[in-house]
Amino acid sequence: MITRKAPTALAAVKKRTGETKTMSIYDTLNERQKEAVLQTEGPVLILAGAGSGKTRVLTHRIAWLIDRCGVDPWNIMAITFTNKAAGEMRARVDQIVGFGSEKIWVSTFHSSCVRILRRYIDRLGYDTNFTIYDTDDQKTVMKDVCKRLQIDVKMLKERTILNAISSAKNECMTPEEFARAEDGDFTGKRIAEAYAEYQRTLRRNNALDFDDLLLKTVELFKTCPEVLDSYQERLRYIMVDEYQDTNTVQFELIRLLAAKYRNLCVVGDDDQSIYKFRGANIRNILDFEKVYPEAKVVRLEQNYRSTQNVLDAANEIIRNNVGRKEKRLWTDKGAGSLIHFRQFDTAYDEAEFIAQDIGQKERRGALEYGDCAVLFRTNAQARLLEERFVTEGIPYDVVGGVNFYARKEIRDLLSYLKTVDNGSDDVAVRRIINIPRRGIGATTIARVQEYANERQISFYDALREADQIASLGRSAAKLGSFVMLIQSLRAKVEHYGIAGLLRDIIETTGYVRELEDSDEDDAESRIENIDELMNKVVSYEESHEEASLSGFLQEVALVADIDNVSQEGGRVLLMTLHSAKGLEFSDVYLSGMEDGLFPGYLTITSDDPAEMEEERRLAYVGITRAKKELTLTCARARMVRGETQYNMVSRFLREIPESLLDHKLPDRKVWEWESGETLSFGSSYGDGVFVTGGRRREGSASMSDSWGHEGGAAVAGGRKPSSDGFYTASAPEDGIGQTRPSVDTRPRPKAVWAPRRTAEENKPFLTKASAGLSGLSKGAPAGGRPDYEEGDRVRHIKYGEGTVTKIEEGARDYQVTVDFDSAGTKIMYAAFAKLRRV
DNA sequence: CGTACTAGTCTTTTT
DNA sequence: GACTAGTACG
Repeated sequence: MITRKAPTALAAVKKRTGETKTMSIYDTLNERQKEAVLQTEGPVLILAGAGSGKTRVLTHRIAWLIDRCGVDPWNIMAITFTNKAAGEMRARVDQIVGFGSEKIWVSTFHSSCVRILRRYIDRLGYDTNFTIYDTDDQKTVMKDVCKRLQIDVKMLKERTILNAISSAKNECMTPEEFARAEDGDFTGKRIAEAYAEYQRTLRRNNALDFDDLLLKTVELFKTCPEVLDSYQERLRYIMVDEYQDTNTVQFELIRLLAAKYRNLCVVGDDDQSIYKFRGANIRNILDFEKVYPEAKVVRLEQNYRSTQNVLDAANEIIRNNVGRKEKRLWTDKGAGSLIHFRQFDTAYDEAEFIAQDIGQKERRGALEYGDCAVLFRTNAQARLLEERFVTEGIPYDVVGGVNFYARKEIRDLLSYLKTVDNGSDDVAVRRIINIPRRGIGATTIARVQEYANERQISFYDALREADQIASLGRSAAKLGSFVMLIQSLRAKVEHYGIAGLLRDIIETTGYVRELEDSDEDDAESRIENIDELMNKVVSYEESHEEASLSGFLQEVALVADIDNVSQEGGRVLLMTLHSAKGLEFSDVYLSGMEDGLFPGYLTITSDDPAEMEEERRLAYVGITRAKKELTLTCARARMVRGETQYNMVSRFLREIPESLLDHKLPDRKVWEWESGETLSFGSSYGDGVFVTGGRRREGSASMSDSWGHEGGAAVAGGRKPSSDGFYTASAPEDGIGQTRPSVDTRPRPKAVWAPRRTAEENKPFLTKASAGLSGLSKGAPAGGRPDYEEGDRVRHIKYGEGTVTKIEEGARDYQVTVDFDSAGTKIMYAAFAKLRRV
């Protein structure tokens, strides 16, 4: 049981005095960290602020347990959220523990559960070779369920139902419990029915979704005490990373595992809890001491990552949150640079600045691409930045967006692999049965499905009996050849391995050939993705002694995008704030720091103050990624969902003391555009947002004449077009000024003023847009070419008259160069210059 | 059965 | 604006 290992953890260190003395790795820890490492028995809560060396503490703690306490590595478990974190943990543990480290159970929640379920799930009536459904598969299943239950997906969307089911599962609720809790409410009842039917379908397909992996493990532990006991005996020392992100099922799982020995050490930072939407329950960390009254609590507040200025900014922001454990990060590194702040007219300017700034610094040697990241709130913001990075020739990688394994071509090929591996995955079989086109249509598929349902067999098994299905007629032959194809692939797997199988599939289906012949412009990148998949197969086969198709598919099912990110690529990383958690960079750019974007509308208008706190934590996470330089940027105008939004500076920026910033924040009541225009807001209305443009809906003739005349009544939120053609808000209930797509909006831009509802100020808002505003209508970004040409005489409100010498079409807007009679030559954006032809 | 066009939705964040 | 699902038509 006890394996004492050689003292690899001890390092000989040369002291300053010159004498050589044996000193342990533990001496490099600070007092607090040491405390956390040495407290090996009983429950421990480590409140680890950002950059306070928590991974170091965890790995050293593991080493200590093995080295000094004689704990068998076999009895230790370290659990994380992402494969990447698990991999890093594993590597660092290997480094300091040496012999025996491979026996430590280091893995994610999800893969831990898969590992347990592969062994024991038959006790719950599932087959141990179950398949794992991802979000896409879930939707396919739910679509079917809705059809069967005759749920109108227009009233109740699949996604909504799935979200409700996911929340229920995260709270450990069975369909029966869910149904009981939802008595009365019609929608709730329907969701409950859908939940039950969905679960039945999954079971029939021998499939589990992500949430089930956790839930079924808990269920297994509760119904089979002997199984639980065997794991309790094995996993005597449990460590959980990112504990603030655990949800109720995860909490329960850990609670069960640790119930016998109670050696549970959780590490987390309540200020970095940003996954509430995924069911994370911040109470798990806040109430840890209530659940484990004997818990030892250690606070790690010394930060080894950032400069004091960065930390001060983060501290000042986060202290506006109420529901948190008081902490204050500090460093002995010194103040460092001021935090950079810039505001731009448009999101294009912002992106351009970031790309150029990074390029310049790199050329100057002030920055390395590989140690630099640009962060944003929503994935959609990446595109603009990408464009700029391409033009500036800066190497970059975008993290996230569409997961590699969620791409169509990858899913198609994986479905083939799944079908060959195991025909019971109906979703996979049905996905590929007509890829490439085999003339098998919806009717045929429905008939086969019907046959399968009647006989309680899988879709694939029904296909094999196609000639028995009378209703099929001639189509049966097509199905027969599909089955033949799969069978022959199956027969060959043994011989040529997974890579060979994939190659064969690509060959016989002509998948790549079809792409090569297609004139779609993303065909090339799809082929690249397929090559990438092939690489992954090959490297899987190389790194696994007993590579199997099932093993590969299982591994692939639990991969997240962040898992594949390398910081060693020498490329700038573009990603969401969520993806950035756990990473650090010397230079960090936080873009889109605007009210309405970050924090987003939904948060601003929410009645639940907890949402704003979560958003603030996200800001905190973003800022604390920076080691040295932090640049915060925002734009006055940006396109969001095809509409131009005019946003004020993010309230989070205003929570940073001005003394920490290199540029003053703009006055929140006046906007000054580069053209010299100013736009002032009513005195005490706080920050707000303008939205212009809106979708052109040509079909709705009933509205087309009403705009600017009597049409106001049809506009949502009680807005009316004012005399100068702009919608101004007359106290919309929700405080949002965004034009709704359901409302007819004429092509010409209009602006809507929607103030933030402040605690102190909730009176009617301004009713008349200021004069300067009207100019915005002339060539708002969404609009077309300005109504003047090169050579035309124009008048600018500030610079007077001049001649247009150049009009350049930019990505979205027109850049106009004007020779002014008295003010000289100016280059400006058509959208904001508000030039009038004279 | 397949294609081409239209309408609607989306954008918060993801294991 | 972009993507997707749904529909009309060949």
